[in-house]
Order: sequence, then C-alpha cells, then structure tokens
Amino acid sequence: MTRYNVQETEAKWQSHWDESEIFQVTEDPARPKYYVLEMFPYPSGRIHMGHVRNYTLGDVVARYKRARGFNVLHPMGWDAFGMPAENAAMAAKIHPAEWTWENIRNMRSQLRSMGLSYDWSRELATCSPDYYRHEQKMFLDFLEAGLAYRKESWVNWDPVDQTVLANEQVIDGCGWRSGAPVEKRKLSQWFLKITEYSDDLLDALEGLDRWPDRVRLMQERWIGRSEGAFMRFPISGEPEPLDVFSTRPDTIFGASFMALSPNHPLAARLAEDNSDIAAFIAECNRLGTSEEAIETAEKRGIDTGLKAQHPFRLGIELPIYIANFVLMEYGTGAIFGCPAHDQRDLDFARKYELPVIPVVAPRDADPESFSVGDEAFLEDGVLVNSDFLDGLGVEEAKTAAIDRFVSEDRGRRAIVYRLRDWGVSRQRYWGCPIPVVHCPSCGPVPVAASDLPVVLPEDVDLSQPGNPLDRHPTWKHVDCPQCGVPATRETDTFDTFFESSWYFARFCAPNADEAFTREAAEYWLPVDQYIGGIEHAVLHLLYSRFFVRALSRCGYLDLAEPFAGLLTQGMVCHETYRSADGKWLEPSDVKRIEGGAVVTLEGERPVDIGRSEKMSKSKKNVVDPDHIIAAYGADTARLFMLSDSPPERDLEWTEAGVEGAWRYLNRLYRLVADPPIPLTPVGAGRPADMTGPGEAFERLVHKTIDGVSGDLERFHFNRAVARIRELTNALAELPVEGPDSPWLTRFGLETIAQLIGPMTPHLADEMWQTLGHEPFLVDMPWPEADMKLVTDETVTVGVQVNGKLRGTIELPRDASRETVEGEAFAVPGVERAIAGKEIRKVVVVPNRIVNVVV
RNA sequence: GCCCGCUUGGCGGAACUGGUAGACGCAAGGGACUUAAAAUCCCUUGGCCCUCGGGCCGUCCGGGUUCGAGUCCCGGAGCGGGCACCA
Repeated sequence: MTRYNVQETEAKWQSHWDESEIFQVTEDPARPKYYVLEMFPYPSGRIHMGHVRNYTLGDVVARYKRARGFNVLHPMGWDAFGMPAENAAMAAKIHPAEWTWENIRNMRSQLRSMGLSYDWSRELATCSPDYYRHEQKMFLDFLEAGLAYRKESWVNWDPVDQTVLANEQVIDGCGWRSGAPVEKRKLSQWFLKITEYSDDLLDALEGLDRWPDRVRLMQERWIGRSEGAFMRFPISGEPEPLDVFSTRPDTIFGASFMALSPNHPLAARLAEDNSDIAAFIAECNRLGTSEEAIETAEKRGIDTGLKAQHPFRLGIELPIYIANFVLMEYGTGAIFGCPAHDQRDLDFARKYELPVIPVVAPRDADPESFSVGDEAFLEDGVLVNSDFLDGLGVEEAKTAAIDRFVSEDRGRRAIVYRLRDWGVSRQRYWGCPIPVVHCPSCGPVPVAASDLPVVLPEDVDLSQPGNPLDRHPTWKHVDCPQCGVPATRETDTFDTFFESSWYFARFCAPNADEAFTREAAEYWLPVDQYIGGIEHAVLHLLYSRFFVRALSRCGYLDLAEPFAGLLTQGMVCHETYRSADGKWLEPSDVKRIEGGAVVTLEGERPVDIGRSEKMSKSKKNVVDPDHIIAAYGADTARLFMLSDSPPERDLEWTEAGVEGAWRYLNRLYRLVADPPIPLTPVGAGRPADMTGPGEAFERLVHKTIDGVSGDLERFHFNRAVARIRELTNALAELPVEGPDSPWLTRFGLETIAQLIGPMTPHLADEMWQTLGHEPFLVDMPWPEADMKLVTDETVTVGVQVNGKLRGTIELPRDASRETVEGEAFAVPGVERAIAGKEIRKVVVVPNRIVNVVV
C-alpha cells in the first residue's frame, strides 16, 4: 500500500514555498487588500498548543482570502519585552536579551515547521532598538500633544525584592518570590490620557460589527460610563467641604454615613495625628491593588470622628468613616452611604449599626411599613421619607435632587468613567526605556528626538534586588537636555502593552526609517481580521484602539480603528492525570488500556483521570507541538485543531482525535496516489451523459464547494472539515464501473485538494501535483460552485401530527399546498395518528414541514 | 464581590433567521482480509419498551410563549473566564 511520507513531503513544500518567496507581498493598489493578523507571541521558549491553534486559524483565513483574489498581508513577530526574561535571568543566570533571542530562534523554527503562509521578510522583535526607538518618539509626541503626563499612583511593593509586583505576583498579600508581606506604595509614574477618549472609545464600539458581542460588552463595562452628580458636604469644624460623587443623588435623604477611601488626602491628614487611623490605613494598604481583592474583602471601616452636614436637612450630621471598599480611583474617592439602596453600604451599616432609612419604596408597597432587611432595594419605585422628592420616581428624583444641588451651588451634574488613565511606567529592566531625563532644576525633561533611541544597556547586574538600571554605574548619568547640568535618566521602562499597541502598523513597513510609512499604513490598515485569545478582550485591544487615536492626533496616520474584524479563540485543554500518590502526570507518561482506563507507561500503575483543563505546566497536561509534528506532521495538527471544535470554544486535545485526522490525511493521499479507478487526463471535458449516481455526486461536489466557502467566510472550520469528509465518503462510494466515474473521481479529488488547501497546505500541494498539475495550489483561484447544481429539484419534507414527527415525504421543490397536503395525509404514520380525530388546522411551511393539528 | 460566557449521545461536536435533534469525527461492539498482527474495508451504536409494523421518552433543572422550542422569555443549578504591573 502506498504510504504518505509526511516528514519528507512537508519539508519539501516548505522549502519550495520559501525559495519561490510566494508569501512575500507588496502594496498593489490594483488589487483588494486583506490584512490577517494573529496576536504575536511572547517568546517564552517553545510554542504551545494555544499558538498552534491561533496560527492555524489565521493561516486558513490568509490562504483562503488569497485564493479568493485578495492581496494578503500575513506577518509574524515577537512581543519580546517582559517579566519572564528577567525571572529567567535571575533563576538561570542568563541575560534577558540572550534568553529572549535564543527563544525567538527556537520558536521561529517551530513556527516554520507548521507551514504557515507568513511573509517572514517582515518579522520584527519589539526588544530591538530598531523597533522601540519609534515608540520613544511616539511618547515624545504624546507628551507634546498633552496625552502623556506624570502623577503619583499606588503600586504593590515587595520590601525584600525591592520591586513592584504585578497583582498576579501577590499571593495572599505576600510577594510570590520573597514571601514578604506586600505594601502599597505611592510612586510618581507616567500616564497616557486614554480617558480623554472615553466617549469615543465607547461610542465607536457600535461600529465594530465584526467583533464578538461579548468583547464589545466587556469593553463597554470596562469604560463604565455612569451619570450622576458631584456633591459638596460641609464638614463641621473644618474649613474644606467633602466632595463626593454619586449615581444615586435621589437617595440623598437615605444617607446615614460618609466614607472616604483609605487613600483619600483627608484620610492621610487624619492619620498624621491618630495612630488608630494610621494603623487602619496601613492595614487596608496590605490588601493589594486589585479590584478583586478590595471587593471580596470584608467591608470594614473606622470612624474618623468628623461629621458631615446633610445638605438639605438642617442640623443632621453624618459620621465620616474611612472604609476599605471605597476606591480612590473612581469619582472623588469619597461617597455618601445610603444603606437601604446599596448592598455594600448596607453590609457596612449593619456591621457598624448605622441607620437604614428606606427612601425608595416599591410602587405596590405600603410606604409606612416598607423596610429593608439584608438585601438593599435597588429597583425603581416611589420616593418616600425624602422631603421635596416624595412621590417622585427614581429618574425624576435624580433630576430634581441634582437641580436643587445646582441651584444651591452645592454640586453639579456629572458623568464619570470607570476607565482610568493608562499607567505606562514599569520599574523593570527588560523593557523600552522611557526617553526622559530628570533634572534637579528643570524637572522631567524629554530626551531630544535627535538623541533617540535611548538604548537599553546590556551590561547590567540582575543578581541583586531592585531595578538594575537604577544602580548601573554610568547609563543613567547624563546632562539635562535643557540646561546642561548633571541629571539622571528615567530608569522606568514602558509597560509591554506599549509595544503591542502599534506593532500591527509597523508590519506594514517594517524597514522604514520612521515607525511606518503613511502610504503603506493607509494601504494595509485596518487589520481586516485579527485573531487571538479572549484574555486580551479588554486591555490590549483597548490600548491599541486608543493608540491609533493618539497616533492619528499626532499626525502619524488617519485611522479610526485598528482591527475591523476580531475572532477570539478558545483555550486548548487536555485531560489531567494523577498518580496514586497525588502527583500530576504528563500525557506522555501514561497510556490508555483496554476498557478506557489509564495507567502509567512504566509499571502500569493506576492513574486518576481528572477533567479536561487548560493546558498548563502546573497540571502537567501539556502536549508539545513538536512531538505531534514530528510524529504526524503539521497538517495533522492543523486539521485536528480545526475539525473538532468551533474556534471560539475551548478545544479538547485528544490523542484519538489526532489519530483520526492522521488517518484521514493518509486516506486522501492514497486516493490520489493510488486511485480506485484510472482517472481521466488533466483537463478532460465533462462527459455529456451522466449516470444517476454520477449526477448526484456532481451535485454534491458543487454543494460542498458552496457550503465550505460559506463555512470559511463565517469561520465555521469544523463544519467545513465535516463537509469535505462527507464528499470524500461519497467519492469512495462512486460505482467503479460507472462510465462517468473516471471523470467524476478526478473532479472530486481536485475539488477536495482545493477546498482543504487552506487547512492542510502541504498535503494539498502534494495532491495537486500528483494529480498532474503545476505547483502551487495556493496560487489557484478558489473553485466556484454552479448554483444550478447546488439546489436540488426535490425536497424532503417532515410531516408532523401535533408537532410530533410521523414521517417524511419527497416532493418537487415549491410544490402547491394541495399537493403537499395530499401527500402528507397519505403517510401511513399520519393516517394512524389522525384516525378518528377532527383535523383542526394544517400548518404548511413550504419545502420544510407540514404540521397537522388534531 | 462585580462583570462575561458556556451546558446537546459514552466523548468532541452538527442543526442557516423557531420547522425532520444527533451531520462529521472519536470511542465501543460485530464482521471481512491476514498464518498472525498492524493498516485497510463493511455493518451496528441516544435511552427504554416491542408482537420487529412500531411505541414512549430525550438538548443542565423548573416554569412560560407557540401549530411547533436545542433555538425565544422568566426563574434556578453547575462549570469556566476577566477584574487595570502576566502577556
């Protein structure tokens, strides 16, 4: 039997593609363009199955669009700055740069073995000065445009490692490496004014109609526009009043306390001469900076002893607390608490025995007796206990309350956003240096554009805690660009989201002296189809959307949105295995035996099978793409990635599924290498007379072309694969003796090769050549379905009685109602079901269903 | 805590906008070929009942809308993801 030599064949086509440079593209105004981009990887060392899935999806789209006549840009690069390089440097004593470049070398060769249609001449790595110098220039332009500024903000500080920790590095309030309790610290940092675009970023979401709804919704919530009012409360015995923001000014008469964020300036002032308050604030600061930590913590507070005066109720004073659930970043960092109509306020009030005064009652409730228990009343209703607001609905009451605040000059209507400005400073080494010099007399001064790039020094010492740039002997010492006195460089580097916010533009002109050329960017952008993980639904995508706005303002380009279409792929999962002593086992350490049980490969000891989870090193349920490609080839891995699950959903990697894909590829190869019957010569005409089965098969080919095309357009890759397999099954069943079979078999095989080309490109080119064609299949136009053959002349219609299927009938398409009813009543199952009953109604849905109601 | 998503046979999934539930694949069982095995090919396969014609039940659970619900609405359960310094 002819055997498919996958390693040899895949290597052969990869080098052919490479030598002929077929995937290198240039701008061509005569042709429609299509820009396919997959989120570029962090060079962690080896590709994982998530990458394989992501890049397979992109490659299918790229190859399909190319066959459809588009000039396709499909580039790849490396998101090469980031913390893991520093961690590796500390753990293995390798320089981050060396570690990163070595990883890039490895991963590039792994990606190449997948046979992806990248234009490798455009490859970039963000850690190269050639790349990051442009973002230093962008930062200078942002500064000049007023889009970058400096302010203090809070960070998680590890006192032992002398470093700032990411939220994920804070475990139970302690540093992940040092184990020391984490402190909140205030640092002066650089921010980008993303909030200036809050409304625009929100409004433009509507136009992103090729984005998943849930991603748009997540961004909408993230931006978090809310309407309300700023209100001023005088504090008894204090000169300065307290400003608060509330979305519920209507509940002002239900206020029973005020609460300050532990980071509020007033709280800080009170702490100066009150050790209890200072201790409470210090404790809050141990909580970490994440919203999750703050929201899940028990609601706690401390009474400051200060009293705020109720704006509309003379003589009523409200105690001012400092509370751990009030965020300094939102509104003014202070609130009035209305326990009856806010759950957090209610929890707090119950704990500190503060009054709970209902001021909104359900419309059908008795206002006198309505009270609130352990659940705040959040719905619409009628205002009660509220003086001039009594009897109004919630919306009317909001307006009336704000109007009164305004007329008494105690507040104003306002819109606030949850979105905060983007802090881009990182106290780390392996990132893009922020091009600023701190001068003792001029303050922070931008580096002159002509002095860019500020190159990250490589001779650093990572063996001690803290930022190595800070203690570098020479690098940071420079003269002030403005006044010339000795000054020091900014030692912070950019957040790595900075690099990924514009790489899609750099790919348009990767060798340009400037960040990118306007010409190339205007030809290629926006990205027509962006593909990546849902984990980037908010930050990366929102920052990139902000970046094109900021770059447009600074004259780099003229673009509304970076990504016109977005596909978010699910995770790659695998069963988990544990030995009897509870240790995780790798899939390659176990085997499946008769009956489905799993045992260890060595010693055949029993293994506990856990449920399928995202592949991760900690659970050891990782399958190395290299091993799969070595054993089965890239096409098998690609086909399995596409055939088992729709792209947005999680995919469960199974050895059996891989085997199935592998068997199918071999079957296809055998069909062309060793056809069941001799084929007609290349280009032979369609036989004039077709047999019945032949004609049915010919129709199926056209239906498959039509179906697969539609599936690929909508990213229903798993259905496309299923259809191609159906066609393959039908081809195998063609009668050997049929006079039209030699032609039909060729027609079927050529079509299968073309349709499966985007998914398994090596095999498809091999099939194409074996069938007698010149390479490359990727340059062939996509097959066209003959729509006359796609629609059958007859239809199968289901016949129901009272909604229950009783049989089916074969009818000419668009048969008359009379014909349909006549045939339907003649179905034996229908006759049985309606015998002796009165027919009340017959529903006929043309070409679909008949429902007899008795 | 807040926000978002998912739930269909033994398993992954299919079913376009409410119209024949289970396409396609995997696994399992049976058979063919073979000295044997692998590979390949063929058949069966949602559950229960059956007089082998068929009957009843069935898309996480409980309600509802409809001639008709996996699909729409209300309520609930379970699982997963995100929460601003991981990328």
